[in-house]
Amino acid sequence: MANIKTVAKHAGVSVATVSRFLNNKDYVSQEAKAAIERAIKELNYRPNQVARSLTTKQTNIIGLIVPDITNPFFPQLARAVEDTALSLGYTVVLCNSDEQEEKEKLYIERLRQTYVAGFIVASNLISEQSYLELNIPVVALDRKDNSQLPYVSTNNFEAAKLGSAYLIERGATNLICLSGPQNAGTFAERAKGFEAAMTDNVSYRIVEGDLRYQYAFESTKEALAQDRTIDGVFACSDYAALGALKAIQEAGLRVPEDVQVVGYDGIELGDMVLPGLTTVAQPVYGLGETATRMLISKLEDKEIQQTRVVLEASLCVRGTTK
Amino acid sequence: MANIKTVAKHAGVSVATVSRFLNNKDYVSQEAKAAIERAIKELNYRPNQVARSLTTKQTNIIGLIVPDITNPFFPQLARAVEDTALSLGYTVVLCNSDEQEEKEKLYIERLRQTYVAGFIVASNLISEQSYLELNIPVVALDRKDNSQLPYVSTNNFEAAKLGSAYLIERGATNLICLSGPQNAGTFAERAKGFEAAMTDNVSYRIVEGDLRYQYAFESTKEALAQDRTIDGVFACSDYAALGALKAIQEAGLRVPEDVQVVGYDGIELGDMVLPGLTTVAQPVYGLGETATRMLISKLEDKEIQQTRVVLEASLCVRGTTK
DNA sequence: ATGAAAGCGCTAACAG
DNA sequence: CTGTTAGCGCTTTCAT
Repeated sequence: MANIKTVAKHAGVSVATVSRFLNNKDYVSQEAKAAIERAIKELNYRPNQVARSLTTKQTNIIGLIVPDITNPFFPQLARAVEDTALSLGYTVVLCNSDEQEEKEKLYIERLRQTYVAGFIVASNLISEQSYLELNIPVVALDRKDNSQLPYVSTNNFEAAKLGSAYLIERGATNLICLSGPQNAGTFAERAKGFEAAMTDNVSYRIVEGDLRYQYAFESTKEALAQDRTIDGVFACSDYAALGALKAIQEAGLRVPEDVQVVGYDGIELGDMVLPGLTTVAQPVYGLGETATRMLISKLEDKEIQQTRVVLEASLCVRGTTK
Repeated sequence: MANIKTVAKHAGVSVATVSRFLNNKDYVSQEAKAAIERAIKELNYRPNQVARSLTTKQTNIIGLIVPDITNPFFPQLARAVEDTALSLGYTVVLCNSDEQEEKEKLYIERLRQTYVAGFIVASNLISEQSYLELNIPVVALDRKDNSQLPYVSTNNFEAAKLGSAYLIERGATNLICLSGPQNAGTFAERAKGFEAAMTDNVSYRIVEGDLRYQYAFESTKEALAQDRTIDGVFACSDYAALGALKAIQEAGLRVPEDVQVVGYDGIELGDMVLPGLTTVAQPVYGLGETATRMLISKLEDKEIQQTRVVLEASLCVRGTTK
């Protein structure tokens, strides 16, 4: 593989000039440009990113941290991030923390050692403080709203309220809300939205816990075992909603006749099951794209610094509600 | 961040000695070792991977190439690869080619420039030849069996035959097989397995095409529109099976009473839908783990060079068959 | 067993 | 506008 030196020799200029040309810095004469361009083509030269990183202490690598890659929301998100990043000249390293703090920290350290440019964090295991201390640009994605980090998310409270209200509007009178850990994440917001939608004539309960499929399945099963009259479930994620759906159906109850279900996220999978999942749909692609653009703007010191973006989630009615 | 020089000074030795200690090369005296260890701890030193790569032209980065991250099979696979790689000191960069050759090539080139150690390829867009030409270790995963590349996969033909035979055993007499592009991938093998299972008293048809959800949904819909008597579907991927399932149910047919369905892969999702998907289950985690270990063995020039591993897929009966 | 020094490929002063 | 040169942090001869 050719290096900058051979290119310089070939073009009859110095390595500095080639470097300048490569980075669009300072002026390079037209002749020099042409000669360099030709040499590059002839030698099929590609700058060595590693050497570049060593000097600049910078890379064009973005770390994307997700809590659970098997939750279909995240692959969809990852795809949006990847797409956007790739088109802007960045590479994304997908880090699946698997809900383990250790693993997340390991990833961060490893990437740190390779001069990662910045992070997009869609996980909630580690405090903002830790990310702040990294001293590199970080954007929070679908994380809590009061973040000190720049973030992009949806209007969790309002949207969850909307979805929950719909459940009541369609006749549910005894509801549960499947929420995640309240200390972190957007789940607390969503649970609050749920609560705000509750009216005097209904009873409800908020189940806190893990929002992974298996857990949602089990806690729904349990809730149903205690109280067969539950007729409405609002799940703070679609993946959890799918777990609830399975539990309800396994209990011999019909959806939506006996129990209605509303999820949150808007994953494609919601349209693949039967009945289709009614959900509060986030603009998944937009979320990922916006976060990526935001991060890259920061990386490149662009002017526009809108550090808090809230996109609108909207109700998508399908078959799990009447 | 401390560098090797400060560590050397702190320990009262030369940088060469520190480097030797770090890499377990040559002999380093006990005293030197102890001093270096202390210095490293005190300074919280971590070797700079970028500098290391520049010298050695090596990294501990593995590229994992998948064709479609939104097919739930791949996140599960990715997780296995990631897990294994991480525990062995490697980092994996997940490359989602999105079924686009361009994107796959871009990834390869980008990673090439950063001295990627090797690739695990679970996509079928690019010829083996191209990968061979990279001159770095590559392991094919769930790709075709006659690969020149070292590979790990399941016994596609036999397992598919098993699944298809089961359909007939349970009474299906008019079947279709949803297969992928025949020129590549394991899909041809699976389709052959399907065909081999067909008996004289049944009629069948193989539908070639894209195996993505949407396509599977549409081609099943179409097939059903042409012939309502179809009573068995063998899909070469679970994701496709899900699409078929939806199409069948939307056509007002019952599963498994009117139409039985068998998939291939064994993704967790198969157990989340209702009825649960009967499928030919691959040991997904094992597949990913094996491929990763194989690649890393090659990278580290380990002795054992089993270059062709075929794991067993087995029938997992759930609700989409009688 | 250990140190000195060259060099990996590139960028960034600095000098002109 | 361009060239010279000193590093970036590490590994690796080559001596000793």
